[in-house]
Amino acid sequence: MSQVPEDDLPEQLRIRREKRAAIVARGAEAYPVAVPRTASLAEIRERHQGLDVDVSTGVIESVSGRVIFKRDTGKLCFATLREGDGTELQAMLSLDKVGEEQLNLWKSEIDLGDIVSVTGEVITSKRGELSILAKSYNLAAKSLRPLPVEHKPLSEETRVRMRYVDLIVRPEARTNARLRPAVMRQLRESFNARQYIEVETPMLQVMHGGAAARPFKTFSNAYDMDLFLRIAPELFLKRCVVGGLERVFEINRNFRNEGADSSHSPEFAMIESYQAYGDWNTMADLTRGLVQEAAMAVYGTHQVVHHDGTTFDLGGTWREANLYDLISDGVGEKVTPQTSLEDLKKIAAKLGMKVDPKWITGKLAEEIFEHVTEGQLIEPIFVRGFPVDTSPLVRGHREVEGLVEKWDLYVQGFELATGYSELIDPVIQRERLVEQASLGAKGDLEAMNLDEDFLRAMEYAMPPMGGMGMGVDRLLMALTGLGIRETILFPLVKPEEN
RNA sequence: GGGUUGUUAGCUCAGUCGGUAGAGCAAGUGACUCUUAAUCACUGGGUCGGGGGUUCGAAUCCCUCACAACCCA
Repeated sequence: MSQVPEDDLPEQLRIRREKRAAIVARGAEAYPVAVPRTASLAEIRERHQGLDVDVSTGVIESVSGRVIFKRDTGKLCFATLREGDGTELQAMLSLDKVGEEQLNLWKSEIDLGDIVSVTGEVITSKRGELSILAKSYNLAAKSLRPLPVEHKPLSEETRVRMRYVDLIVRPEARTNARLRPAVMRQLRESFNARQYIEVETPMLQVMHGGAAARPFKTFSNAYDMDLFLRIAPELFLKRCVVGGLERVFEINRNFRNEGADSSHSPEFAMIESYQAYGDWNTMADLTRGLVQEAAMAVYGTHQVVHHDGTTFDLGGTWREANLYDLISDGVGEKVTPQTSLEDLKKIAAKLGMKVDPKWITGKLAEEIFEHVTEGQLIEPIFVRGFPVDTSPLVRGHREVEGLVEKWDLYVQGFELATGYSELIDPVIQRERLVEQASLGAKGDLEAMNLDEDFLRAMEYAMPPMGGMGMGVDRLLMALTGLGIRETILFPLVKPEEN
């Protein structure tokens, strides 16, 4: 932030700076180290419920909060204080309780947005409003900037750029900020109840892997080498299972150097978990359990109510469908894993799709799937059986040639989670990764690397297992109906020009 | 990457055909001992996102850059 000369400041900022200076000049503190506080506003409300009109309780308390409304009348002033979770309490300052000097200072020095401490008796006003009738007050922190209008919504951009202000003025912002940790807490409890162990694996990786995505690259001065921000923790979690951590999960950030839109953020929180002796079906049950338990924890029901008021049913067992059946239905002709690349290209052309010549057969099939189901798949559905050539870490389907045991969970039209029966044969795994490396050499920027240490770990024998991954931000989206940038407190925004 | 729309007071937004910049809230001064988005009176506040062009004259038309939202890939 550049330094603006004092007299170039907008009027309202200049006036507040002058008030701060005046407070300091008369020997008071604009930013004291502590202020009196005996109870939160919520505690005062809790302890003094159901009082009649115009009651004096005789109870003296000190409370603090941000001034969000201020109504100065001649000898009796009112202010509404708000604390972090949105709880509000009225403060009253009267001439006969605080004296003329303090009342005048309150009127002249305290502005909307300031944080104050008020000490006095808990009463109800003649209109019945629970209030603190001040004996004294202290400024806790002077706000040098005016609050935005309380009754008009902030523009979307300002909400994201100044989330701290958004949190002060918008109830939904406060709710959303608290919803996320509540979901995280439940996720960990759900895993814990199933005897899963939480581990933390590297975010700075020598070699990125575990997903098809372009990474962020960085450099370590100490090690004098390139490093990557991880795109997935998969290969490290599987190493854990080799070592006997039979049920593991990790909830942490992944980074993908790709486009950002209403459901993609360059950094996003991801749950991944692996269960020895499980398979894709085990992981589907686990995933449904995690989602439903999260819904129950935050809403007390599986019928979640979105921010726009619509309800969405996450309950029951969810529909399942085969990927190639959905493709066949969507394009109106039979498509199988054996359908050739050429035939798929004809279908894509008929659909008016733009085809990247680098796409391999399975990739094109998946693109056609996304094209024909665009905007559908609203109710939760497990889409099962993906092509082998795009899923190098997944075990071959036990019944259908050319497929792997992988499902994608779709909710509200977007992909919420994915689950596998994991490939555990190190010889086949090496073949698949060699194939990926050759795709990479041909210019596929999303292709996976040959991770020799991962293959060595597999050669020590990895037990049969299932694995799953779910985006935490997307889980929040499914629970709230919000866009991804509303589920993240501080999504990336380009700096404003000065 | 392509297209569309937007950027005006602290905030949210108007601004007609190109002719001296508007509102509500917020702010300043004064009045008011029961207000609840208090009320009443008066007052101040603008590089109209940045740069360039057309014109006697540009918030408005054109070009360009930045940022944002939405749609498409």
